[in-house]
Amino acid sequence: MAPQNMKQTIKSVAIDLFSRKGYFATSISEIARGSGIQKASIYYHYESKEDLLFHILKTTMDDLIAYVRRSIQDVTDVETRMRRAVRSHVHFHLERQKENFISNSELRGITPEHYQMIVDKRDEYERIFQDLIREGAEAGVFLTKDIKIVSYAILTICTAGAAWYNYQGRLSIDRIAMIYEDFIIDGLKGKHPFPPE
Amino acid sequence: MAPQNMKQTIKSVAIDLFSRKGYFATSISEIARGSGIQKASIYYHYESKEDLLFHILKTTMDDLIAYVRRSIQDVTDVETRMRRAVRSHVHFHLERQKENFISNSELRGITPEHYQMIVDKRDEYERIFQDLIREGAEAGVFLTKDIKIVSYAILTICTAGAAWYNYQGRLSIDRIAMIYEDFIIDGLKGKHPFPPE
DNA sequence: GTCTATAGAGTGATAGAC
DNA sequence: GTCTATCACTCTATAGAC
Repeated sequence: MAPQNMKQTIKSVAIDLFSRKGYFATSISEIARGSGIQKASIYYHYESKEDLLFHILKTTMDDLIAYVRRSIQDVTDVETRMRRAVRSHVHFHLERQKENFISNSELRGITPEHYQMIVDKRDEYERIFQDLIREGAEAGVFLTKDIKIVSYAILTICTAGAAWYNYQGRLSIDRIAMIYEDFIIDGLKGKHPFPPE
Repeated sequence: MAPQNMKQTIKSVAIDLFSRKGYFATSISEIARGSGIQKASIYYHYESKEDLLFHILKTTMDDLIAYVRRSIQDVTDVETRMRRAVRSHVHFHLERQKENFISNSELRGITPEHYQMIVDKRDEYERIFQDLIREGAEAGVFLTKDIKIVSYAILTICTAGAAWYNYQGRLSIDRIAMIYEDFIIDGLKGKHPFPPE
């Protein structure tokens, strides 16, 4: 284990423990044991336990935003852009399930300043989908009443769905992403506005 | 505060703290402070912190199962039974949001024996919906490929949806439940089997 | 049924040697 | 960059008075 990689090793051990046991139930000693070093050595790489959690949350959000942005950047047709966005959201959540689970459950462990930074990133992420919905509605391709509610619906349905589909383990990631693509687009184009009157 | 109610007081203070801060981040001292007693007095009412968490999880699951069962017991038509089940699921999750949040996030805090008991109850609950799906499919009213996947989809979509709908706070509980009823029934009766081939 | 006092263990974090 | 040793603190839980 080369010195340059220890920071990464600690992070991935922490991701595993935080996702399995939770942030508060995981001790620095356990992370050290899993990384093959003494607990004092953790503090050479990270300022504190909270700092380690924040780094995990921050890089996960940054990677998610970059991943979804990249997937739609060269596409102009709004339906295709939404399909790509949904597909990459589902892919990311299935491929990096542990980090995403932590991102959705351990926000209470960070300082108010760090919390605000993560919430800002989450808002930025949601805006990608809200812009797509607005774009599609203005072009007359999508039918929707409330852009915020629809964006929350899309994201939570995809996130939750990604979890239980994977749990069943019968379908490939591509297959799952495709099912959601069709499901969301059907909903957005269907003759019932959402939410209904 | 009468003696007979202290056990309940402690429980509801714990529900509030566990849902806001998480189980491991909440200390017995905080629960005592919120209940207006000293921390040692908690142990007269509950054996341990874990015992308190388990009581919360157990009563929530028992109440949920009884509530949904009661809502369908006098109805024979399978579509109406499913509508009633979805409606009561959404109602329960919105009316007792804190307890349900704990039930979905703090299962890692209990002992293996207690964990098994809760999981058994959750399986029992899911079976209510799986039986309804099977019943409807056999009667030719619903179209479905995989009963387990469909039941997970219904329950997670309703649970997640209940959370963000309430967060928006623009719609009444009845309105939300109705929207989900229609949404689920449309999905179950629609011409596309789920999951698609 | 609630109190004060404390045991006993573990925690996050730091100091300083190597 | 990692170590040993330890500080200062908090935690869950118990003992025993009232």
